[in-house]
Amino acid sequence: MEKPATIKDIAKRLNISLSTVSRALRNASDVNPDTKKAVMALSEELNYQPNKLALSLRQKQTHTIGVIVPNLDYVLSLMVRGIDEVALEAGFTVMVCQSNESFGREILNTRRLLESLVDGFIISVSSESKSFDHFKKIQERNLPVVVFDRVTPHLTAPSVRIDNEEGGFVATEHLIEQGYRRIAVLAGPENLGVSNSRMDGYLNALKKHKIKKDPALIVHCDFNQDYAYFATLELLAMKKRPDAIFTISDRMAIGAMLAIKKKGLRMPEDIGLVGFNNEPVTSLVTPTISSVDMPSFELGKAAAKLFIETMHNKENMDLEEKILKPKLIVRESSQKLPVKK
Amino acid sequence: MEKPATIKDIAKRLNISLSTVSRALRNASDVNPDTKKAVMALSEELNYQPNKLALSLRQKQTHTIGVIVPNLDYVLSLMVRGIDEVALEAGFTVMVCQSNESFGREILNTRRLLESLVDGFIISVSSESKSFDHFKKIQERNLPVVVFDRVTPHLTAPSVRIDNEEGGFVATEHLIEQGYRRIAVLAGPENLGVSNSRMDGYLNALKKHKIKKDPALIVHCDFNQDYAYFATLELLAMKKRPDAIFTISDRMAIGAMLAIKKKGLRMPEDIGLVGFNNEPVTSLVTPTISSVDMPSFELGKAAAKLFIETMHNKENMDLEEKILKPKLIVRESSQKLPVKK
DNA sequence: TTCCATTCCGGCAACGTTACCGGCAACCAT
DNA sequence: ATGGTTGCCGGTAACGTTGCCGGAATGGAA
Repeated sequence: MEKPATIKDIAKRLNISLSTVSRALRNASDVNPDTKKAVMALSEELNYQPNKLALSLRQKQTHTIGVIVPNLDYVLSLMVRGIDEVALEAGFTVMVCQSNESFGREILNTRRLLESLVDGFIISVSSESKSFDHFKKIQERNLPVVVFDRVTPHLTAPSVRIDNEEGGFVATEHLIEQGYRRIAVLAGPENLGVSNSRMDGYLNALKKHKIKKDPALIVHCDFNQDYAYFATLELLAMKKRPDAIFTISDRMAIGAMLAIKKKGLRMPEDIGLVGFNNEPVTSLVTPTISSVDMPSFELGKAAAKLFIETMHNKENMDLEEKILKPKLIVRESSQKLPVKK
Repeated sequence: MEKPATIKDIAKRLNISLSTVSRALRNASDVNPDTKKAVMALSEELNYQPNKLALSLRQKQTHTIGVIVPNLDYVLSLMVRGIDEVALEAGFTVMVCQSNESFGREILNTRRLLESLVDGFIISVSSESKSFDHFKKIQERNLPVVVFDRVTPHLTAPSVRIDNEEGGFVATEHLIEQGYRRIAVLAGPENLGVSNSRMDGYLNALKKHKIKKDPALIVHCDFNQDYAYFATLELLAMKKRPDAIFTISDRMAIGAMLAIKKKGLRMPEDIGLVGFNNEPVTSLVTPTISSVDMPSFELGKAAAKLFIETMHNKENMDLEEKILKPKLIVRESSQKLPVKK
């Protein structure tokens, strides 16, 4: 039971040729039912597993998808699970690489996956990436690429994401409806498309409700809790401080919350707060934080499905763009008015 | 720029043989410096990448490690990053599979990775697994296996973990020192080694401080927040309710916290609470929750290092067992006495 | 000159699999 | 009988790489 059995072993034992065994094992045609039965039986007995390496080498396909994600936080790990689910079903194996939000790492991951001869890529871009040449190299090799969640206009590929603008819009409009007027937004890095779209939604909501946009209330900072904390402290130190904050991620919302608490302000009375992603933590902190929920698992599944589609008709890919709807979850941090029945 | 260049292309262009190119590309010996230079130059120009498939097929090694984890929560995703780090450095690629705490899924993952011809496994076992035959199959194929974090005595393999007993001990002793006497423990499934070790530590602490163990205070329940919530409610409904709870995970600690709040009890005054893992959420909730910290990233790195060692001298693996130390982080939920200076 | 060692290189086989082609029966229709 | 069709099978090459072996050319020593 040392070395795994090969087709050759079966052929030798049955005194037939390699070709016949090969045919018997996959397409029944062109092979006598009896011999086929014999082959099947013996392959069962020897616990034969086709050698994937040889197969891949032969037919130039590894049935492997390279997945590159900036990290594996709550949302992304859910998405990856979604991708995994669908990919497995379709006979693909996925290789997940984390770029750790680093541009250099993303390039390295791309190269490694390319070396591993994956059949294509499903990518969520790092927040640090401003150039996308490394991804273009993939497409030069004519491999299918699907971008998800963190999409970017600089990369022309089918994509799956949520309607970030809508998300920013409903979050902001909700704050307005609750009576907040000086609404600040904590955005991510300026080159991050997701962040900008959510900000566009924010701006649209202001415009719709005829609230003048105040550049001082728009803050770009790094995508993490600490930066958000300090950025919020600065916001709160303004002469005319904001009376609400919309952050484009929950991670940042947490930072904002800590700063608000530090300043001794109350939510939602003194200041309103809405985050994005609906991570479980938002319902655990005090006060609970309103957040825009996104169907992460579904999004992952959709990305994988789109990938498989794209792969099957490489030619006429008309750059499908799938957009899922986000949903605002209202919690204590922004619920100023009594809840209507 | 369509198909990637092969050794054959180089050979043809330089009018030399495949073998010479092959030799020139890797070991300098036995090849004229000039031809070597020429080969190098051309391979650079053609952007030659050796075909990993062919290589693996030839030398029966994929340089790939199969990693199986029950999930990708905060702690495990950190560990996986640690594994990734070291593996990459050593020229390995990792394939991560989630078992979703499901026994069946774990078997499936094992089979798939085996089919992918990985060179070995780094495994953290699912909480649902009671049989380990699927892992034994790996060892029958003579592939190296390293178990990490969630180890089990039923699988003889080198392992890396933290000292769970110690963790349970310090958590419990801390509660005792704070004056708590009726300390309950929320444990995981009965077959989960990690859980049992932490419980052993709990029992040792009780014994050391001459507190009688009360079976009613030892509750096994599923490894998640909701179960912990209900289990805690039951605990709190007892005639002589516990005055402290030690949960073997933060996930469960959160559940317990919610139940305690629901009952209107205060932490740490009415009841103490200590969790395990030191997830970021513990310092975000109110009150902040004491927790046993483990060096997850380091643990992952150690696991990968051990794997590589094991792989290199397959013969005399004397079942190394690496144990890292946990560290209690005291927060509000258990700090009853004033902090000593 | 002869001999041996060294340096460099090419041919062949193999890893496990499948695609393609051709061949040999057997059968049926002409 | 002849020719064509059908059913079944085997041989060979190929995917890209490396290991092994043998051999040619060169150089130096005897």
